[in-house]
Amino acid sequence: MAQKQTASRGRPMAFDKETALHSAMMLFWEKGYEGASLAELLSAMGINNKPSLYRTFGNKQALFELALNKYIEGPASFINDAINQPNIELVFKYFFDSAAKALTDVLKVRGCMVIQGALSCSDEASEVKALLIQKRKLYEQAIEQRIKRAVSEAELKENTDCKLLAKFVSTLHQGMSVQATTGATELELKQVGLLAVEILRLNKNRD
Amino acid sequence: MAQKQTASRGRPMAFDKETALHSAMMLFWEKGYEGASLAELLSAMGINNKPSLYRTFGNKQALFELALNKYIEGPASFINDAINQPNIELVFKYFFDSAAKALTDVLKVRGCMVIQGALSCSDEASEVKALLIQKRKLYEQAIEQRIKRAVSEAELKENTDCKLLAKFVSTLHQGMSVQATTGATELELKQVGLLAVEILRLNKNRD
DNA sequence: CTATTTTTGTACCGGTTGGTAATTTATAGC
DNA sequence: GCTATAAATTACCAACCGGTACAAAAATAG
Repeated sequence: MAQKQTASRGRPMAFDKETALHSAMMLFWEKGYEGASLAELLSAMGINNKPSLYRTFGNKQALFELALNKYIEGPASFINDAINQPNIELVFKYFFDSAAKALTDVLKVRGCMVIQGALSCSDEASEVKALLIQKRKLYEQAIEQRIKRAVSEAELKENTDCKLLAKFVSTLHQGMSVQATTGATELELKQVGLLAVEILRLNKNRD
Repeated sequence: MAQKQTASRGRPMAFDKETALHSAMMLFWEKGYEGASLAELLSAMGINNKPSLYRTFGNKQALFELALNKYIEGPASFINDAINQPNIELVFKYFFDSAAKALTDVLKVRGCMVIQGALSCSDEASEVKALLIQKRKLYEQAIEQRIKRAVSEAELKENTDCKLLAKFVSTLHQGMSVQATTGATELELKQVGLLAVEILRLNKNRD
């Protein structure tokens, strides 16, 4: 019982959908939306022909969006973990530390897909560019909400500019992504993050 | 005397070289190295045919490098102005303020060409990518030298980690460039910069 | 075995990419 | 005028771009 329900009729697929999507994510992550060509994607995904890709994933943009969601739920999931830390100092420390580690992981790709996937691009990529802008705004808002919570829990001063603090944090994170591409090490980025945490302390309530 | 020495024989050029280069800079700045096509460049530069462009500027990569130097000497020259400020607090304030203004100038392009010109790209653009990485390292080193000077002038504590402080400043600046693309305002970026200047104060000697 | 279903492989589409050979046109020197 | 020079113009190149029409192949259902 509960056997492979998708053992439907027709010819079986010659590749694993999730594995292929993972490979697409890695290539988009490395080269961006426009920098990764369909030919390269096919090769990386282990698919021998374009129609298979189009049937399974739609078109290049749809594939990118699927890969992007996979990226957010995978390599970028540390952001949610950070937000769920019990106090605001841990939130910041966890955030910058995990970012530094993720952005410089030698087994993966340097930099962040949400930040660099379509920053400067041709007009054809404007929709993807807009999508990534939206994602960046979303996670900045999530950080802002977490900071607001810290104020309401009297961890931070009542007059804390939560929006500004969230923008500061996400700005530094986005800079760290560029630095990772430039060649910065995990240690360097962690130290930069620690420096930023000092800023937070200035907004703390006295114990 | 001292007339137009370049009034040489042959047919006169139908466009002004410097004006055309400026237009190329603006387009590369907006769309990056790969995002700007030759056809778009020609149109923006007011040149009707490709051979004219190739004879005057070499090829696409050579044109980009010329445009990049023009960008560094033009829109990015505020970095040198910042470094030449008389004391370190002014250096930082001037740097972030001018960056915030330059990155969000409505008359120009959002974001920084050196940062976003070829961040994620195809293999064909790897040389350009490497060139931009080098430029980013250069201006970070220049900031580091300025901070070292401030230490030697007893403005900052003797044990100040100058390399780290320089990386912190350039990281935030690079993040500000991404934020500008995302839609951040000049005011928001200036406030983020002011927040960062607090870090500097922690390294200051007592008066 | 046949019919149906689904994915595969092949071959192709129009358009664009960066780049160039060959020719025409416009100037200056004489 | 003629010649030399240098730029403009036109036409073209092979390679690649994202995307698709069509038919062969491989599975299941009966």
